[in-house]
Amino acid sequence: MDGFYKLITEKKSLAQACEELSGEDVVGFDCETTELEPRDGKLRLLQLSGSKNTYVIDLRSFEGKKPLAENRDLDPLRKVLFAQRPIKVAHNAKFDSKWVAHHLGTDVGGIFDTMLASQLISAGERDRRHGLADVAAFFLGTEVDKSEQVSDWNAAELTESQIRYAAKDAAIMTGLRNKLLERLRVDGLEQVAELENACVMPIARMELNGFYLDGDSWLRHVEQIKEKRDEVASELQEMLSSAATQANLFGVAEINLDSPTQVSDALRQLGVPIEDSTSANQLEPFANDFPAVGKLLEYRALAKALSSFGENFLEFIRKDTGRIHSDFRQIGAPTGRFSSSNPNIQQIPHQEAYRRCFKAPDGRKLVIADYSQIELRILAEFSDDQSFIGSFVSGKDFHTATAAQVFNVNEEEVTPEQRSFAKRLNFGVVYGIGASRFAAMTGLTIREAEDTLRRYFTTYPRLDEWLRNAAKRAVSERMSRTASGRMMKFNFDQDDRSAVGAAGRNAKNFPIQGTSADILKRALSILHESLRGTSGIIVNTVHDEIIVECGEHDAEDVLEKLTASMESAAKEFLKKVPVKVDAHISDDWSK
DNA sequence: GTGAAGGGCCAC
DNA sequence: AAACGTGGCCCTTCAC
Repeated sequence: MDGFYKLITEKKSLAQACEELSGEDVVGFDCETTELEPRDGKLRLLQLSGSKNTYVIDLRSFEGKKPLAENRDLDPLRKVLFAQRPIKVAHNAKFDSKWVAHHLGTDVGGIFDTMLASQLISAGERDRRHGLADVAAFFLGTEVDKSEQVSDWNAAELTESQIRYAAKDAAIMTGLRNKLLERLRVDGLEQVAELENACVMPIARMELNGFYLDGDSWLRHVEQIKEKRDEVASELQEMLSSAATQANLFGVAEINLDSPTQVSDALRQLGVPIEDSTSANQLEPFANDFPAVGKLLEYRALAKALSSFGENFLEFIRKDTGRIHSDFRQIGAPTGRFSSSNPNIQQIPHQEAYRRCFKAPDGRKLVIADYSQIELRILAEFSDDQSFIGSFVSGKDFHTATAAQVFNVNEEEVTPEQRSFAKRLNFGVVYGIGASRFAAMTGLTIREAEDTLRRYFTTYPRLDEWLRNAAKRAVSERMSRTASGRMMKFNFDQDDRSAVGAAGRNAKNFPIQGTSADILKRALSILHESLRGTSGIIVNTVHDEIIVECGEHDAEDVLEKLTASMESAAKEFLKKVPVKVDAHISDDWSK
């Protein structure tokens, strides 16, 4: 096995290798780096493995006065990487693509990501792992030794073992892809795999780009919240401890306001009839009768604001870019939605005070676009309910149009209360809401809530039918799909009624939420190509929203391209229901 | 001291 | 009788 690879350290053999590789259909692709963040370290090795040879390129020997990105000797390599062919097979290709993008200055074209393929095949099974070693063991039945992964890739002379490890990782990729392709084909997952693979580079770039955050504005806001929090905390402390002292001979005990157990004890002393939980929706009904409850809710909101979105948030701003570079997991949820962490940029509070701190730097603009009611449009498409679809075609305001139909009045006669009911119904159905929950949410009695739900589903009979069917199929087929073919398996105990119920609600929601994710991902990959040649860079995406930063001079052009990308992506999946994208140019994220 | 579990709450 | 879907983060509590 020794010497199965070729180590490349100079221009001429690199050119020859790339010449050979450019004739391949598929190559394995991997990188070894000295750090995890491209801006923090060096890209040491880049491995490409074709049908004839496995090449290990030592980029240290191409370093000079100029950065690697400007070294023309690497042009042949850039060409192979950028091209759609050969296909580059990598595990967690986002990682390698970020390093190549940052250090070599090129996108990677024609990506096949074995990690994403494995995630698609496992279809939401939570206990499956998707590291390279796990995936290779599962699909190839071979052991992969990862012990050199964390070795010193900075050393002047790499050991034979290190280079062999690097070569091996790339060399197994094409065989692994073959196994995965077979399973993707059998499971009907080829289209969604293509969609995911095309999204890797846009996301890699988005993470490198980062989202500009004005730290000073953020800090000023945090200071205000702090003052309020301290004020509210002492008031609340007073209210709660006056009750505690009566029961406590040893004097006033400070209550830990962040401890649900201590807080619920204190509230009980005050006579608040708490049941099992002190969560906001449980406490809300008592806020009028017990001032301490209202005060507690006020305190919680401020405390949450300071813990999750306080000073510590500023530590995520990179000193060298002034920007936030969150991690995005491309298949963060089984539905195909992204998840985001360090920090989670998808859960920034909606209040203007926070959102306005996310800005375009001087001389630039943000172009912000989101889909209007995308999940309800998807439900309309799936159910083919003509009245429901009609609300999108005719109505100026969707919830008003729904209210008019459900309560059988003209749109002009719809009361604010009716519209509010309609809105909550529309959102609720997507999650498989039941009467009791709807009652709790609206203050209706169970009977009234049942009536209202019945009314809604009588207005939209096909919608009701589709949702019931979705739940039924989850039980019989134990599987559900989105429009792109993305799959979710259901595993539950047939005799456990609540588990069957949960699976049913899941089956109602999965195709809707998942198709929405399909559409967004298509939009991102179309957009990424469409923005070439403009000043636009994608800086964030939140489920049905995409944010692009660009120069003032071509903001209008970018807005047009963003809108067009999102619309055409949605139209690939929605044939009967119109698509609506709202887009605008702004200086910050608040507007 | 560390880490898992659970409560609570932010987003869509 | 009932639990309305998908995430991540912070804090407390409790076990090792």
